[in-house]
Amino acid sequence: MVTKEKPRIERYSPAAIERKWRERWDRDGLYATPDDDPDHPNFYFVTMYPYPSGVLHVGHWYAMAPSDAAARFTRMRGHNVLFPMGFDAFGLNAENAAIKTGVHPSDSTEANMAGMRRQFREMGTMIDWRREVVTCHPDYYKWNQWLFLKLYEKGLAYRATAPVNWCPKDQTALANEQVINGLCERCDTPVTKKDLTQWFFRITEYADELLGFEGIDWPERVRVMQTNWIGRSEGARLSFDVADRPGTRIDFFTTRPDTIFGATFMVLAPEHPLVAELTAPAKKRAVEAYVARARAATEIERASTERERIGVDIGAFAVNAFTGERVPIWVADYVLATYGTGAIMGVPAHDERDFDFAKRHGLEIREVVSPDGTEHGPLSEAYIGPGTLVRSGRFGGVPNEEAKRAIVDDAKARGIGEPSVTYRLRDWLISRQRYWGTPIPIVYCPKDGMVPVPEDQLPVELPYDVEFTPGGASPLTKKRDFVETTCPKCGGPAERDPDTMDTFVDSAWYMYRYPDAQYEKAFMNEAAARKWLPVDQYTGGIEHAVLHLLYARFIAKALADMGYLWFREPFRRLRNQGMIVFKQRKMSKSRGNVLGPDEYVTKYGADTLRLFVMFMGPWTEGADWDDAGIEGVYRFLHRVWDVALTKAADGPRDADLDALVQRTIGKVTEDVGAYHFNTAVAALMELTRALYHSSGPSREDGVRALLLMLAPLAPHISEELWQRRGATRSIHLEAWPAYDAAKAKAKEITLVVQVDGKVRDRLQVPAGISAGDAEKAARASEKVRAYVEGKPVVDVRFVPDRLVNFVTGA
RNA sequence: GGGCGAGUGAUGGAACGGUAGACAUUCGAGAUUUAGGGUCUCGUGCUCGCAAGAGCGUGAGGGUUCGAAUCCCUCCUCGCCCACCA
Repeated sequence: MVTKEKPRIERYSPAAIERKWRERWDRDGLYATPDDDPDHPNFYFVTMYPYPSGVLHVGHWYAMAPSDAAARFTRMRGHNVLFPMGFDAFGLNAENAAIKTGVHPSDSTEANMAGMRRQFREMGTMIDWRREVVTCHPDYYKWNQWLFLKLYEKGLAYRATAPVNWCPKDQTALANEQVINGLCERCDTPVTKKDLTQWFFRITEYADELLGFEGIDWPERVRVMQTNWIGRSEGARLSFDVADRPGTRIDFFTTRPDTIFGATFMVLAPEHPLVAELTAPAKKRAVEAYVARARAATEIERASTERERIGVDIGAFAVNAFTGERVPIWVADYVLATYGTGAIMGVPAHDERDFDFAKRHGLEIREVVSPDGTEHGPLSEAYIGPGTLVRSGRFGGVPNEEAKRAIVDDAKARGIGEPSVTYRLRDWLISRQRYWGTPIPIVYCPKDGMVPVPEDQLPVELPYDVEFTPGGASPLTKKRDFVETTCPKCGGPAERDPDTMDTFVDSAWYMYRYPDAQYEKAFMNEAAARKWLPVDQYTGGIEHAVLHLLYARFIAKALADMGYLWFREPFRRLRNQGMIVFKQRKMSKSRGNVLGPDEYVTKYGADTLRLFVMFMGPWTEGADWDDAGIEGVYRFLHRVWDVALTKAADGPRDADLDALVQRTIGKVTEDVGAYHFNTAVAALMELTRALYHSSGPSREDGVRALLLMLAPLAPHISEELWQRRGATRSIHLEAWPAYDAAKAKAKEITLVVQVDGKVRDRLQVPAGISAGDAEKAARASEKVRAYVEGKPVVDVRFVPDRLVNFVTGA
């Protein structure tokens, strides 16, 4: 019933209310979460902190606003929710910008953070800013250095010379995880290999444990990605002697020891140390030229499967320990220095790559596993399936799976091998030859060698006044008064490590810091942290599935083993939003395609933009940014405004409306809890429309429920309306409306009547109608009768409160 | 090449094996308002029809089922992740 003479009400104007409420909430300390709340159990809700690239873009809103809504929802559901925020403030972007603009990274970062804090506030989040973490401040990165030293003590941080991923544009080494399709994760430049002495974190130590996800609620997608990334392979590590060089062996890893009788050559990676040692004088020039070329190639070129598989014979031989034959040793870049031992046995008959290589270079292809157990002539392609061993000495006739074990047993008995597991995962390279990061707390002394900086001398502060143009070595190398120091052990002259740490080290533990960001005496305040950790709910982008999320798990396990943590998984529950794509690309400042929120906020208000990013589609799936439709959400809030402020006429209760309100509560509770924000908003839209056309006490109760459900999603307007309607305390202190399933039942339902599965009529009948009554009502339908007439009804299907289906024998 | 996911109106998207297209956008018609800002109602998958109505319809083809967008098989397309990992 629409009231004819509606009193004119003031219209909804977000600009007039949003700032006011944010200031009031701040003043009242509404989001200053206490560590203890006697009535509400603690819940630690963290969303990935941003990189302070300049300004927030709508991609940030897409990530943060729904997370904030979920955190607010959790709070209304009875928890004392800590929802903190910080900045991942070190990193290449600021430094690269500084090279261009001349503004010091520290200054630009501080300015960017100030701007982004303002924008976060405009979003109307429940962030507890008292606990902010900023990783580029010495009181934070001091503990990065502490973490490094602890890992070093434990043997989990080590220095090694290895061929590493090198970005020629950013002039720094990169971790494996930071090479995306052969391109630098930051700047999309093709990555090359370079031999460098670098610091690594021994993440491979935890490879097996990282494969287990017991007790944590993580999306299948992420678990699969991490599992694939870790890439566990079972096989054997074996060795062949080098011919004519007693005592020299080549170790190699294989998953197919059963094919060892077919190993007709060996291949070493270009970086393998034995290449130089074993190359025959006559082959030296060719081999050196090949190795040089392989090293200069980018990762993309090297990894291309289209590339012809070529290599060079080094003029040396190994002895196949099973056939006793001399097999030639080759060097080829299809063998990777960083996987297994950097050497393989070439079994062309049963490996596609080896097959191609043998074909190209005229090497023998010898079938040793046969699908039918008989020997065949020349193979036209590698056979990688199961079969029985042939041409394999005393193992002939043995099924190949069985032969795997038997051959490894034999090798073990002869002292030339054993079962082994290899991982695709590499140790985490954390040295960066760049300025804007945490200095590595190590000193090199001519007398004492590598000396860790003692804990009481931390932090090793990053000097401000540095010429930070990159040049292949860390800019800090040129800062002599930084590098030149005294040895903590002997007091003599010594030099500091000039490199800085990967910023993923910073983000691997920042969530331990929030519970008390001011605490400086330990890497975290354990008393406070114990009240919150581990993180109950973590949200963030799917793009971190194998970067940040893997590192954070590793660091948690390492810290737990050192006795600093009482849990081994940092994030109990993980939910990822999909990628927000703008102009066909991921939205990112460094990629130059960002769209700011400010215009939308000015025009429609923060509540509209919040709701809009939630309404766009399923949050976990991501979306292409398109603002078509934001008007619809804006209109919705206008309707809410009008409905909430229009006095309802008196009247009786409306059972249908009461039921709808309850059903909406049920649906929204479920949807928001499951991060299905789009359908939650849709349900609220439906409810609002129904309320618009109603009156009486049911309407009043409905409006109340509507505002409460809207509160986590659109915090400003719901607060304004709540208090305009007479409340004296914040809606954000209220409890989520309770769902009453009994009241949610409509008294009338639409009964669908089908004949042979086709809908022929829809009848309004009382809810809970019996099968018999439903059939009777259905048979009475004119429309149905026309379809059933003259046909034998062989079956009648009844689905309570849903449908009746007549199955005819025709 | 391998793994995972997805294909639904003009568009974003809804739909425990049971009313396909909720909720929006768009477009059209009308109401309210001095106007603007807003709000409300109706219509808006395709075909035939003035209409009532009928038929068709969830990438293609097949299957299971009383009943399939949903489950199974084959194929096609797109997205993401991995990719010379021995």
